Amino acid sequence: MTESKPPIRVRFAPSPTGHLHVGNARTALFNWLFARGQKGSFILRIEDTDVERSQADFERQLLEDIRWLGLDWDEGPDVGGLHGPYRQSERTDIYRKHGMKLVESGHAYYCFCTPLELEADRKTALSQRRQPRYSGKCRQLSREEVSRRRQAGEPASTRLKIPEEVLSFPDLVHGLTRFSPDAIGDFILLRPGGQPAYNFAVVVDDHLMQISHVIRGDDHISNTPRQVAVYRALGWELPQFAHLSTILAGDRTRLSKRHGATSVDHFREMGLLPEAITNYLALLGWSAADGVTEILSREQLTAQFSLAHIIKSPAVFDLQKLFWLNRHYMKGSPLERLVKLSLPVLRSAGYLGEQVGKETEQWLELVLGAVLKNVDHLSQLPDPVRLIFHFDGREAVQAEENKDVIESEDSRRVVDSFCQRVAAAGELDSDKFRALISEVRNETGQKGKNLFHPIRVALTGRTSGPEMDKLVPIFEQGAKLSLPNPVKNCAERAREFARFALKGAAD
RNA sequence: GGCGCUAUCGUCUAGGGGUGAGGACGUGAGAUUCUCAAUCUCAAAACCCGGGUUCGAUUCCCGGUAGCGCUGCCA
Repeated sequence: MTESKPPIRVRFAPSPTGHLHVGNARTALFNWLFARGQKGSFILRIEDTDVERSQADFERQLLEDIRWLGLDWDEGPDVGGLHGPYRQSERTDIYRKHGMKLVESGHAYYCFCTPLELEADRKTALSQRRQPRYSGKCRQLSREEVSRRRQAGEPASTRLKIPEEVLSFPDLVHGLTRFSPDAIGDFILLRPGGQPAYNFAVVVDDHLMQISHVIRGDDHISNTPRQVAVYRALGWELPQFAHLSTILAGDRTRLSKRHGATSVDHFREMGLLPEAITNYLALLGWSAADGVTEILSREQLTAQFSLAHIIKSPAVFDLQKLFWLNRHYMKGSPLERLVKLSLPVLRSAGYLGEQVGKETEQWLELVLGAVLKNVDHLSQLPDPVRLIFHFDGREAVQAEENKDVIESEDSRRVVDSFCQRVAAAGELDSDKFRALISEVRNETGQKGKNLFHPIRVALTGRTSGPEMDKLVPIFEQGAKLSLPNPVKNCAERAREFARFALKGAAD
């Protein structure tokens, strides 16, 4: 007699209070990887019981961020499913029903204490250095009194009776975790309005949605005994728990906005690739079985992911390592895709207009091919690309860093020879450029650095940049496009530079 | 304050009663290249502290310390 295992079902249950932060993104990813690797289901549930803080627009942003990361869900608020609705705000009746059941079975009771009273109790407890927990005042109320006060319309919340027994649960990453009930007060299940409190809603939902594994942040560890109490009161079986460590910032405090870019949408705006982000996030608290491999595709990740290799200690978020992975994935990415992704950045830098034609996109592939290895992410593009769109012969000649090129006899001869030839050459391509260079070499006797450096300065105004034979076709073809910042071709550049350089030399 | 979680190079991590404590990011040096970058090679860099168990602990146990979390009619 083989007992068939219940299907793997996991969920990601964010509150719609803003964009997806890296901590949550990592939780979502681990759930997703586990589901996909185990041929299970990944469920998205929106925890919007706090009506004041939840907004429809935030939910939209959240879904967008998760989807952009490449995580898809099998059941959720937008796609539906057998265990819906998937928004807690639409499940109030369900919570109310289970709350009533608990009151009837004697596991819960109505509490008439006002927030003001409770706050006062809390304060005195704190001032007496006592544990601030609910006194259980309303536990003793007689049936009659309760129904009388309820009928009089007095607002009542519903509280769970915490039993006098150790509340423990096995955790897949932390092992058996136990809590003494002394530290836990009778907490609120339902607010007077009937809206559920978090610790109640999660349990009801996770059970009804048949969640097999609850994988979430370890900030929920201390909440788990409360939830265990709810499971017991309802006579439900516990799911498997796996609590993931926190992601910290470099100063070892919880990662937050003040630490800079920490949300998925921000990373998207920076032009980071989603596969770089998921790869990086996977490395935070998890490692491949061989302990060595760090670059893992989405497929490798799902195939290799295992809860057994999750680490317990918190991890510090390291942007540098994310950038390293991003550079890696940019290198392996088709230029066509990267061009599309960099359009907004180049546009807002003023280098592109609203309409970008096919030829321009093809030309941009050349541009990216030349400068990509100089950037961590796409939004750094405007800087290395500047020398393509901006060239001013006077500035180039006057620039301090170019002084030695202007002043040295040898390099002036190179510039001179080169500029004359360019003027006569017509349109250049890499081959023609190389041929021209070797003519200059023969004429001036300069080679290597002494040959290329003056030419680089003459054509770009800079002492460093991408390889010249990549740059030349970019200049030439770029000049034929109509762009907000017209690109000057080699002949124009050389002419401008020569004019100012010669003038300076005449003195 | 109480309770809980955590502790290996600067950072992410592997490992585990006897190891030259492995890898990666970053850093430094060198090689290559027309420059920068990229690339390649090499190097420096760690078991939080104190007790216990043990022939032997970085590893197991206890305590301390530090960080983080919970202690809400937030989630």
